[in-house]
Amino acid sequence: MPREIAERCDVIPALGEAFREHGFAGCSLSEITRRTGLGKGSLYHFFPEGKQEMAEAVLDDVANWFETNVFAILRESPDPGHGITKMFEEVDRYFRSGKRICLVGAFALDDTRDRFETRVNEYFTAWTRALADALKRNGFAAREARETAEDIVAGIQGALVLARSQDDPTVFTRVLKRLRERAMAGPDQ
Amino acid sequence: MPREIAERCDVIPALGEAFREHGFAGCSLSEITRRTGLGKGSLYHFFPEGKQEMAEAVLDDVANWFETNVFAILRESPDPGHGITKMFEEVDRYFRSGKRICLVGAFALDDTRDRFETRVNEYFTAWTRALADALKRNGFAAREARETAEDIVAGIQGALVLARSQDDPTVFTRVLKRLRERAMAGPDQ
DNA sequence: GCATAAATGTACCGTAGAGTACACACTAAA
DNA sequence: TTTAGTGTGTACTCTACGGTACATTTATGC
Repeated sequence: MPREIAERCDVIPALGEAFREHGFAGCSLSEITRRTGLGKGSLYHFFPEGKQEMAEAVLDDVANWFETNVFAILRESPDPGHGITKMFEEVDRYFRSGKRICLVGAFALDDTRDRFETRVNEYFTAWTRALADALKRNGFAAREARETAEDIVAGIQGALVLARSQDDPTVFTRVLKRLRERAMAGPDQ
Repeated sequence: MPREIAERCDVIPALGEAFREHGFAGCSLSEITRRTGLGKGSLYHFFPEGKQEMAEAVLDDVANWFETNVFAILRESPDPGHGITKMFEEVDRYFRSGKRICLVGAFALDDTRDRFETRVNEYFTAWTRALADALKRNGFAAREARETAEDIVAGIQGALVLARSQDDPTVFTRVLKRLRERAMAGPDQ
């Protein structure tokens, strides 16, 4: 095996941050080599399909993280209120209280979406479904639960846009807090 | 003057759609010549600073449109409720009921933001300020008005992300409807 | 130690990128 | 009818891009 004990999964966080910062189109291979510390040789060894495969790996990693740390808990926690609270905590942590953007959301906006269609689609579908499920088990009617879940996921994404546009992460924190209150207030608020 | 009576302002809509579709980094000059029907000669005649200046012109055009059709009405309409209703109508129209993304929001997410920092910042500042003002005049307390305005602008942006990620414009329509109801319900809801 | 396979660095390829130079076309006013 | 200025097309530069080829290095199981 090699000198630098690099493994494929080791570089995925760095890849993610590179794509976050520059977008898919704007993220050049030279930037990627810089950020990961890996030369083209290693990169194409781990990701034979190049940039496309790198981004797919990052998206899969993101999906996996959310599935484990957010969606599964929303779905399976015996106390749905606890699952919802946990979701807001984890989301706040993941997006660094508004200092980090959502890669999937960013990819969704331009034609990058077409390259990763199913992944982008499934990420948001899974999120809204899992949240709606938890809200329903927490007392919301089916329809209200679906609507509220949609509002909350949209609100989180929009808060990230707003926070970054203003270069003010506190916007995210504020919006997130109010979304949480709405989710926990119960169906009749 | 020239054979084709093209004017600078004529190409701005086409430029906007090109940037929307590909993002700033992903939008090549050859794509721009294709979409506008103008050769490099004409483009650099109208926009000597190149792509940067083209995008600035588009952002200025967007800002101008919103100032005229949304912000001014929010601020100046004698009936603030009418201003708010009008905002939701115009926003729905502008974003083609969810089939079109927000260019400013898209630029905000990656490092494109840095190129257009003040423009991006001011767009959202102006929007939230004007909306908060209308909400306040419509009966919301100052603090509630500010918070609700933030939630609504974020909600709109997030709804655009969600709609495009799902390739389902109706998500946007649904979220927008609920945001409008919240805005019009009054401060005690 | 030696074979094997996993990593790695370097040099290279063709292409497409943004931007420039400039001659030409056209129009309108003098 | 000249002239001046505004568009426009073409050809060009130079750079950076994504990707490939391949020889070389390294670690480990044998």
